[in-house]
Amino acid sequence: MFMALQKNFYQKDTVVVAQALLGTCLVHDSAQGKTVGRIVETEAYLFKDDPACHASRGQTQRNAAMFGPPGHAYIYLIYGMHLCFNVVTAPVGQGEAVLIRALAPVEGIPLMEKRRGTNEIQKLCNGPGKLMQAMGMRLEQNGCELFDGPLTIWPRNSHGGSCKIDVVETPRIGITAGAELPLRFYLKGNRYASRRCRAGESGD
DNA sequence: TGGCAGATTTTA
DNA sequence: AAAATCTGCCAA
Repeated sequence: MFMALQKNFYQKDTVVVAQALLGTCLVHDSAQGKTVGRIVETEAYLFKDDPACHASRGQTQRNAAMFGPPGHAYIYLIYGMHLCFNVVTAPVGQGEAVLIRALAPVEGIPLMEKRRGTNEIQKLCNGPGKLMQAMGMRLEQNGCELFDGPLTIWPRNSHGGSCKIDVVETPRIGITAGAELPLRFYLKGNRYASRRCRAGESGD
């Protein structure tokens, strides 16, 4: 009945994709088992006029996947110890991507708990580094495609979800350069955003 | 070639 | 508040 999101889903404006990804499900079939998480928080990183974007200082071995075809993964190591997962959006040569910042656990929760070393469901995937650990994703998956294979993204109404969502737009967080740009998006009312939302836009 | 800041998380 | 510790950039 459902099928994974295909290439054309990612061939739109990066900000549009960042919002369109909210409510969709990230699925990872690993050797240890299957885990599924609903995307509840994203950030857009743009090629032009965005000093916080890794592509802003040109292509390197580390960020090369960001310059690759849309619908592929850009995974990198941050602070020497944590992984971050991005969905590449712009055409080849134009380094843009959407950072997945938080998931609501949907399936394979016992496996997530084992990988994360905690049984507190709110702390399994409420941060870009945490969700990588919970989902069991690895740096070796950098550059892999998301249409087919062990790592895929499924429509909002898959896995018991709803097509209807409510998006909140805020400045990005955890960065200094370009911090004022309103390129962070999260699902209103979700309990799994990576940080407590400001008064008036509470995630509760 | 060395120092430092970074799209983070955890513990004191 | 500070550590863990990889990558890339910029200054000597």
